[in-house]
Amino acid sequence: MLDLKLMQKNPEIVAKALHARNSKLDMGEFQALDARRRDLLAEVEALKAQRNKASAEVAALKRAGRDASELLKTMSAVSERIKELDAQAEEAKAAVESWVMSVPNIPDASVPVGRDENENVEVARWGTPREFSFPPKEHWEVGTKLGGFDFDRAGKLAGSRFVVSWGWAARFERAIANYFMDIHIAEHGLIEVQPPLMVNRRTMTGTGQLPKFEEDLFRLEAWDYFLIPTAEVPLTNLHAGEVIPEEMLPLNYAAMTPCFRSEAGSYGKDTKGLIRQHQFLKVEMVHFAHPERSFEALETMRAHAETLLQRLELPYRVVALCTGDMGFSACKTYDLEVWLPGQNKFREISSCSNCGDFQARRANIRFKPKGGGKPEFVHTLNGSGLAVGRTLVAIIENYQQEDGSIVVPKALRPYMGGIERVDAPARHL
RNA sequence: GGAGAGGUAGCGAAGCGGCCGUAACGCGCUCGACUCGAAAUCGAGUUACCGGUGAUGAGCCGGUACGUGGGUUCGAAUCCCACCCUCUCCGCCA
Repeated sequence: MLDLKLMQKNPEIVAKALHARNSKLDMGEFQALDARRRDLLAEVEALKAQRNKASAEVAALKRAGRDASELLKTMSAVSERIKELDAQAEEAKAAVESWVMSVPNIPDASVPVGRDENENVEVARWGTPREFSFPPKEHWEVGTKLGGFDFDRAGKLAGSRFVVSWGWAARFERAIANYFMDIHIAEHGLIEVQPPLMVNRRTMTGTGQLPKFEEDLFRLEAWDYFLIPTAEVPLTNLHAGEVIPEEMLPLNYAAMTPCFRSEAGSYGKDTKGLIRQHQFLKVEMVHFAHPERSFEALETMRAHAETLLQRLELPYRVVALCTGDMGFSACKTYDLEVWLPGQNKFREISSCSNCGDFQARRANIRFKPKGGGKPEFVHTLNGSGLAVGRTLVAIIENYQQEDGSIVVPKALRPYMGGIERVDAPARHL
């Protein structure tokens, strides 16, 4: 959510940002809604002032033992009118609010201006893609042949965009997740969290998934709970409504959770394999920063994510998302894209964003300055470190051998019982 | 699922139709006095948000907020209804 004052006093700044993001929202619409809200408020507040004054008079008359029935009669009518106007004012306020809630964050000045993902800017590249002496296969082919993935049975159990992984594949995923978490905790100093995987509407609104993107979420109808699409949601909302002492900043969390996404609107995209699933494991980092240090923190977070790919020796590149491709809540985002030889392209494996005070304002997350003074909004950041399923995809495609086996990256061997290679099918029907 | 208790400022807690919401009282926090310094003590200050007017400041004027939403009333923290959350006991359960 943007600052209401900013939208009122500097509509041109917001209009410019909306344009850069390809938004269809029109600031004129906001100004009309806001003007109506203020007019109604002024009117009803004047009446309420009158009522308050009269109430005091009634009390005084009664105490003096005198008759107040004349005043009561006129005030009854005023109260009636207040009730009507209050309802209208409430409606006008809700209209402004829902408009404001659908406005995306303003991109930072350093973000490249562009229409879509084709105008993202590559800012770094690491590693050299391996030379293959055979045509590299896609991960689902290698993985299924080795008996690790079963898309047919997943279809039976649930439907499309699910997978059953078993044997080495299931263990691989667990190894990757544990490896990442151990590094975050021991080396990056993050605090491990196991949050609820279902959250309420308010929580989804705090981080910006609602009200605009409900169709992307799985919702439990009987409970009005939502399955989290990323641990960013519960972690960022951990401190919703709180005032954090400045000494406590920055706060640094990491969680390894399943994530659930409806993938509505992606029909026909990535229909094969693990790339786009309804359910996937992801390690997420969330950082609460002092406003002056959030952009430094974004670089640190990006480095935390990069180190994981480097240790697994997976080639990747870093792109700065352009204004048209950035997520709703972000003011600056880096994507890490890992090299997939089977698909012969880079695919997103991490997204690290600084959300500035956008989420903090929605979720009301503030800090108390050291020297005293009013609480201010913190800045929130989130980044994948990393998407576990896609990491497995990258390992399979990069480490596949001509005979169909997969070499286990050195760093992961201690987490895989010391084995150096996956070459035998999992034992199952 | 059953029974009970509770939700008021940063925390604890009083109030139970108008004299109590810049909200008693206590703690905390800020400033000051005392002190070589500290503790103790004493004194003063300390809610947020919205609208109007200022300069997106200060100040002033008005409004709102006692878990949330409704209702009764000229007037609700206080009375009525529904819901949410927390705690205790019982039942069930990994």
